[in-house]
Amino acid sequence: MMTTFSEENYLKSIFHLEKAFPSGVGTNVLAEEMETKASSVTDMLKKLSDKNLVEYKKYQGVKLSASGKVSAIEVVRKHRLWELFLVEKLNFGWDEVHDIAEQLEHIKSKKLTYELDKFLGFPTTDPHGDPIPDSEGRFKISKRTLLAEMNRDETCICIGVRDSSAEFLQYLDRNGLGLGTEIKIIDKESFDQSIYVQIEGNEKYISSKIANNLYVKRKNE
Amino acid sequence: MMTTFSEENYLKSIFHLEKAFPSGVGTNVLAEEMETKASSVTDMLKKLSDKNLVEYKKYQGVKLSASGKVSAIEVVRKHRLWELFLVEKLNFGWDEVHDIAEQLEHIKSKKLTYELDKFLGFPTTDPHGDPIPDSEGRFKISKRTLLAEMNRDETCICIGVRDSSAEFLQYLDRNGLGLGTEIKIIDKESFDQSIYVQIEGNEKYISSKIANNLYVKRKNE
DNA sequence: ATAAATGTTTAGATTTGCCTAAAAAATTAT
DNA sequence: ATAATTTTTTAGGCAAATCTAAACATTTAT
Repeated sequence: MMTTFSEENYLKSIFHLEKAFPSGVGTNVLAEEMETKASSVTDMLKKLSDKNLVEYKKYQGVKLSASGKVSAIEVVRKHRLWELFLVEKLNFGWDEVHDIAEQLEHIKSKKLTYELDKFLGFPTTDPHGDPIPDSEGRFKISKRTLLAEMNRDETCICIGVRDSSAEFLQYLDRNGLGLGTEIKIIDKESFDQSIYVQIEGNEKYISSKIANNLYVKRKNE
Repeated sequence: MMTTFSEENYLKSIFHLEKAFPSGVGTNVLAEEMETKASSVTDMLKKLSDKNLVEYKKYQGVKLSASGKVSAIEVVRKHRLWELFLVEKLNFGWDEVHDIAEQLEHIKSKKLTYELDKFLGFPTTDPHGDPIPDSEGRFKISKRTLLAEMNRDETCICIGVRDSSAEFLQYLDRNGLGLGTEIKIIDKESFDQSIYVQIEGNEKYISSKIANNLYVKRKNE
């Protein structure tokens, strides 16, 4: 059965929110994420439930069904492949690709998705460090450490962002931070959780807010 | 103002039909092209007229306004760029790209269109030999000769198709015909307008129907 | 345990794009 | 010139996706 753009967007949002709400995603939370009203969400959940894409009982929150999860992952796969395409092949910055990928993720063509994947060399991560599901929907959920969790004198490498808003990404660009950047923790200020780091020779101050939105891996791990 | 997918499709159809109906495209003709009903067309024409995208007077047929033409050409540009992308970069056959390009042509991003154009080397023709408008909407309207108009002993080169249905394109594939193929007219049968041709050394019979859907240019012209 | 607050659903409208059936205008044929 | 035919428009409805306002459930606090 054919899914509409709107249905796909709901499935994708439920997919993302299920990580934080494994027992069921609430109507208000979903409304917030979808930038719509709770009543609209209820309407749509009935529709998705009728199509067996979600498990929904009144007042109980919603979960993806098996087939709903397949659809959601397919959309996420397309979104991330297109983001990578835009960055790798069309000179886009990582802060510019989200809105366009939101459109491209709804293009329906199995062959297109497969050929795009092949064209990009069957990549496993997108420009923000998020995993790209393969054609079977499989992907790595690597345990990611926040920069904020690192200790003094440790060295790590930036592998992803938790917040992928253009504002945050542009902040990172301005401060020489990107995927693969090596960061050495010089000192941590316990009062406000800010940290001093060394990035490519330069010492930088990083606020707690930033450190809590950057994923890193320990060097030599 | 933002155009919807449906509006864009109407504009594109009107654009194409204006060649055959320069004095105004009729409601029924447009309904046929759009695979919808005449009453739906009337509804949409009112909407497009309110947005000043078409010039429409009841019972008089419709024409694109200046801004409607800009929008229509933009959609055609995107359609043809995406078709070329699919063929050149993603291993699609020329018979497989239409439906996907129908989806991709509605993606809204000036930068994407420009970067795609650049990525493809600012091409001027799509996989079916149709001109690709540049970023200013300019394109060549080359006078194209039909194979059926060629005479005995003349040699020509296939430069486009009038019918770009998958069925016709697959027929051409099966018979070794593609853009750039050299065709020498051996003989013409006046009774049914069929022709005998030589294609890469092999003699082939070509029906009037085929010959009337293949654009060629005379060799050395 | 009951009241207050929060979260969720229902009821009724709206907009977009489409439909059928019927009316009106334009064209064609006699 | 008028009748028949074709084309186009209008009127009224429907489904998708949204909204506001009001009702209903559930949870939290006293």
